[in-house]
Amino acid sequence: MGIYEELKARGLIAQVTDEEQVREMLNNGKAVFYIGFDPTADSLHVGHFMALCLMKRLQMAGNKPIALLGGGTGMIGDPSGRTDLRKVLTKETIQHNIDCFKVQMSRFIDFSEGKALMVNNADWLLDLNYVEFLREVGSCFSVNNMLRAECYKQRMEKGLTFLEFNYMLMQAYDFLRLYQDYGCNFEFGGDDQWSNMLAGTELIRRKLGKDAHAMTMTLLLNSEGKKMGKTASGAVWLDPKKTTPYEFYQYWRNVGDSDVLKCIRMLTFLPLEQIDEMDKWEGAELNKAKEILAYELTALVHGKEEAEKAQAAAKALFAGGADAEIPTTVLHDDDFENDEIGVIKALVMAGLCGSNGEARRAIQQNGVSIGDSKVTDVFAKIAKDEIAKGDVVLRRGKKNFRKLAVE
RNA sequence: GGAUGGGUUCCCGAGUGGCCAAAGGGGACAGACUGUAAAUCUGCUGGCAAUGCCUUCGAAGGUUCGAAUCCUUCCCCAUCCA
Repeated sequence: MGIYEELKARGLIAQVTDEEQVREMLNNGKAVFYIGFDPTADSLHVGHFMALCLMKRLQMAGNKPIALLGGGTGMIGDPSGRTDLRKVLTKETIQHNIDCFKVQMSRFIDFSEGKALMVNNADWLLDLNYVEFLREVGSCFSVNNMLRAECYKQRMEKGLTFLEFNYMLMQAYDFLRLYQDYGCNFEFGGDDQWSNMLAGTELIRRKLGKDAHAMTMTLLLNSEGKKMGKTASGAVWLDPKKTTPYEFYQYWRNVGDSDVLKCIRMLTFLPLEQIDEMDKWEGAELNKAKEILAYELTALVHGKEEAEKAQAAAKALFAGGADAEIPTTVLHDDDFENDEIGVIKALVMAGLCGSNGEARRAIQQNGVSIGDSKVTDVFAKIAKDEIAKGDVVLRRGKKNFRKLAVE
């Protein structure tokens, strides 16, 4: 089975420009491909992770990857598939984000000895001359066509600035430049990038009379059609400082039944035969699949050691084993009053509740416990001695735990 | 540039002088049920030293005993006409 077939079997391929040619190129390691990453935040997230995995898979199959950092396109902001205006980032922020991206990427992809390239489109976009660009590139685009593009549909109702409208040209120009400078003949991206990518292949055809190809990855959606890798408080980040390995593990441990296998297929490197075997599991058995998913992904992103820790912590909390790996909050002497601390205060300090009011409510709703016993009194206190013994585990709801310790 | 309609809490959206920390829905959170799932039902959803006080209805001023609501200026968005 070639790499193309494998990607297809994993459900990763959404759209391709020409299936026959694409298959032939990828399977024979003839593609020099790029994936763009716009530095919109200071850490990569799960969506980027998928792209990086794809890069890795294709690299292993002999194709050459180029990671394109969007130092230039980040100045504009891609409106594709968005309903709201993108916040315009400052140059400093963009640079900072790029630096963060670089570090994280090098952990996944081997850039040594020219096995892969990392380039920044700021290098050519920032110096463009407006009029020249319009004459060279702008003349190749039909506004009528652009307006028909799916990626602008939503924005046609809510409003779209000229700035964002130009994003497509920038991305198309990127592809042209990469084709000329690095022999890049292939672009990958999320499915929401399809219109932009086609704009690139079109531009190359018009300017150079050459064929270039594009392929999009299926967006990872849950059974309700929402993008996965997002929580109420934002994305699931790959940076352990932004999303701890434990939280990361828990995110995947908690995916819905109907999404587990899809996630395993698309995100892990487990062999397909093994996945097909799991596909037969049903009901409570799926819990095991979720454990595998969570473990595999945490290991890929944070390393085996962290994955094991996260798994041990989870088992400890939910199955009552050893509790060595529970995240701990250290309290200091001046947090105590008469060698006691109020449960409400402890909840807030441990980050389990956002405010005293929230903590109070949680207690009133029977959602708080210390160890195995429910806290029923809003004014309950915890003795410093108890905490010093090291076995006070504060718990809010079923899934939020924090061990307390004294400085 | 002109005309019209808008900007309300995490999101959508009601409210057009006091009864408004602001209806309703969604989401989030908690409880019950479960398998750390889904569905369902219940509660809850600005902050605080809490029968009170403070902050919040695009921004700044003003009128008023009292303003999300009225007036002025400004900023922003959509639609139509240029």
